[in-house]
Amino acid sequence: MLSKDEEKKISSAVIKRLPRYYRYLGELLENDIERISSKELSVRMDVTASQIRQDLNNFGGFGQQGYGYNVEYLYNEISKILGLEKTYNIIIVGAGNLGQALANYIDFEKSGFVVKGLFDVNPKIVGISVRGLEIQDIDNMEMYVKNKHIDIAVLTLPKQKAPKIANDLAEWGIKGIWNFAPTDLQLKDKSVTIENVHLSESLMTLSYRIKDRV
Amino acid sequence: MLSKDEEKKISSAVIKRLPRYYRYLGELLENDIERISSKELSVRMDVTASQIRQDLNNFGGFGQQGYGYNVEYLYNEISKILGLEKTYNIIIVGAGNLGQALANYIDFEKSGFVVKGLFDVNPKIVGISVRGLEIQDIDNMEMYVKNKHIDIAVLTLPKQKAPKIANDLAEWGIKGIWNFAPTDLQLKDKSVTIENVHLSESLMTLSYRIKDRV
DNA sequence: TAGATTGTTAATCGATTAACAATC
DNA sequence: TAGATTGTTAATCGATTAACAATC
Repeated sequence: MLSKDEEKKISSAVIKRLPRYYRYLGELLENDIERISSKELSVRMDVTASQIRQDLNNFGGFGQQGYGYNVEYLYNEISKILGLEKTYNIIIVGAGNLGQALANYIDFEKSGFVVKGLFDVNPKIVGISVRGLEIQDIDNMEMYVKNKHIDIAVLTLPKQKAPKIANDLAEWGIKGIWNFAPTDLQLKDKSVTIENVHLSESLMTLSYRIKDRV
Repeated sequence: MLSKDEEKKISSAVIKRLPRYYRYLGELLENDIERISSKELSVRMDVTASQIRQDLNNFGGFGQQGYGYNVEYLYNEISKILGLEKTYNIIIVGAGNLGQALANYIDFEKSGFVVKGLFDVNPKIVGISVRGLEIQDIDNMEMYVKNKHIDIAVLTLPKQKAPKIANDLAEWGIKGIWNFAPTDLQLKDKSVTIENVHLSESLMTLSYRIKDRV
């Protein structure tokens, strides 16, 4: 049986805004600001106060009439909504430049994403140590994923290799894929969640907007 | 005076889909597929045929009744729309792991984005060669940007440093900023276009969707 | 209490989908 | 020509904004 919150389907537009609220609330918290109204926050974030209230009320009534929102409380609630109070075991598949850069990105760990292993096909980089972890041969990956309770795989490998490896990982029990390969993965196992980061596409939307001034 | 196409404001939802069309058309082209109907493409891309036709018709009538779209022609037209027939001079500001990874990402060059320089404040990495370019001290950046016709700056530096450097770059004549720092840049010069890549936020939306299975 | 501000309903706006006449 | 498929208008759907009663 589902609870009230769970049965309501939250639109992805709302979900994508939550991390930004979380970021702004974190900054308020750092500046020792105790409470904030939707109006005040709307000015800082350049969105409407109405949208903020609507968005938050998808998940519950976190505010108080006449007062606004307690910053720390709301921050923690959004953290829970986003699932940041949990720890996620991550592997990075494809330990080239980008894979290593992500492995070194310490901020992820603060939010509970812990890099447990790096894998690559290239024997030349197998054995290299990145942030205290040796890059492993990709042939070790199946056993590793199956034994170590890995939740998320970060795919930073060429697009040709991505589909097969993604399907393998799904079969081995991974829950989510953070995909940096420039392709849309079509998994047999539909229960695996895919989040794409298509850097080239992001850069192309930038060129669209500046092209007439270059 | 503006032409018909220029006065029509294209929604950002449409713009964001263009690079994906472009990618699929590129793949069709590689597979020597000459023509495609909106229906066929809609199946491959998992969108509606109606949306494809609506999106494309924002920019012109690229198809032919009874035939569909010529793949190569449409590919080239979208390339022009996105501004990919131009060349963009890029600098990378913050030459840490992520900055170096992006400098090495050869695919960008194929689309006309040429990395001309890398800059960092850290004297320990100044002088290191990345893809044939020496990392320069950030003090050289002003002169460099002013003289070398730099169009885009990639910001891969800590969020504390990003706002000031972004404003400086804007003053020195940059057209676009590809921002990887986890902050919303508020530039004085509103003519500079900012495209954000907030990796942490992307990862958080993934955790939202898998949290109950972890 | 009076003022402030939420939570929520209603109104508006914009984006997506459906339908079909035009036409290759 | 007949069939296919576009370009485009109209209908629908969903997301955003406005308004305000509830209430702290």
